[in-house]
Amino acid sequence: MSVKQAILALLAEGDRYGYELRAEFEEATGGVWPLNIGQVYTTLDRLERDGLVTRAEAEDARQVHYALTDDGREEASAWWVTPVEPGSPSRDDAALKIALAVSMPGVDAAQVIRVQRTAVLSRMQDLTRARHASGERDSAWALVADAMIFRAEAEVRWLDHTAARLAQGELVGSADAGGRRSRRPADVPVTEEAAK
Amino acid sequence: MSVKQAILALLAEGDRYGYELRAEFEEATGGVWPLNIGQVYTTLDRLERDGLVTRAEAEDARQVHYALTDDGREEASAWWVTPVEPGSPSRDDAALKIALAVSMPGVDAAQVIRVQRTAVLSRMQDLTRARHASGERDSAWALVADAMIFRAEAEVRWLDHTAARLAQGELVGSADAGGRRSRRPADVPVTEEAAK
DNA sequence: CGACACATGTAACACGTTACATGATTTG
DNA sequence: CAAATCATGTAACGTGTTACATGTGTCG
Repeated sequence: MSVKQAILALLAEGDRYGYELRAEFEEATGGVWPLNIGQVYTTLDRLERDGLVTRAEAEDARQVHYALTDDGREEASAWWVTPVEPGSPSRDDAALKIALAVSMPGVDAAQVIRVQRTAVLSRMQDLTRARHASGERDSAWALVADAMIFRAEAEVRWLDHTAARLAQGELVGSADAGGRRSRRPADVPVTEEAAK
Repeated sequence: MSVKQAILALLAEGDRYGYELRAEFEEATGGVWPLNIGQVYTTLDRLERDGLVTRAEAEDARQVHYALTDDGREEASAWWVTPVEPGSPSRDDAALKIALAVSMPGVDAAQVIRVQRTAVLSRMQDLTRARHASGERDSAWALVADAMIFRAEAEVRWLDHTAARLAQGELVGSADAGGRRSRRPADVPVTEEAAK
């Protein structure tokens, strides 16, 4: 979803061709998330089909330049004032796995938590070291690295919190404790779409 | 990816059929992430094709039961001692968007950050309220809700941190400050796979 | 010349979503 | 009986990945 939006955003600055879009995307995000060049072309095809971009003339015959249409320009500017979809869509793989581990008899949930904690902590330390070493040489990379570090810290905190609750016996280990449990209250809009 | 693993994990407890797998998945995760029933069947097809599950006999003729093969059992138990892939794969949509906003001239990155902060904070407060109201009535839901709350807190902190750095002028607003900037140091394994 | 970067594409597949079709069983 | 639930599937499409094919330009 965000690749499409990112391409529209980049095109708002002027005509671009596929290869160039990938380079600018990776530059803007510090090279952390490599963007598949094939996907750029197929995404541009869809955007053209949907009337958000058009082909523009290029000085170099090898290049295929694209420009925003009016619809595309509107979509691009609307993106900036719309928050990204929070939480529910995409599932949190770690939370999903731990929740499953806790609910299943025969699985040592505490150990699953420990394994995850070790991996996240290790990665967090790598990132923190690299972040300090890099300083401000690449501010785009630093910005994204900070996001990953903050998120990793939160995951560690949550894992510790969950491990503590598990040890405290606050989490029922097997699915059949006290009969069928009540569902989540219906007024909690966990899965709701962003208001449009 | 985790749907496949979750199905294998659930099958480790015994034969299950598709409908049942969805119900147990949603029960274990507090109903936060609805699991598409169609995906369950197609995933089971792939798992059968790959020799991780086989069809088993069912007492009720309407149901199609599946059981783990030896390979499937191995895969399921290996999952519990393997940390989930951290960070890079799947891109952090919010970080991506803010990084893009900061790098692009003509975009008010500070406002993009404010919009995102407001949305995340609002969602976090909804979750926190619901979490307190629910107490321990549904421990699976509470566990997942906690994960989302911790993550949302981290996102708010990162947004504040980034807004401050932006105001401080630590983030170059345009792409051409000081010529071509150096790439991220090659020894930082941001995109690496989990060691196997 | 040969390797590499530039540049555009296609094919196949995994995974996820929405929507639809088809029946059997249960329940008001 | 009618409606809801149970249960299995298919089709189409979006998005992402890996891999391959094809050709030009540049540089050692």
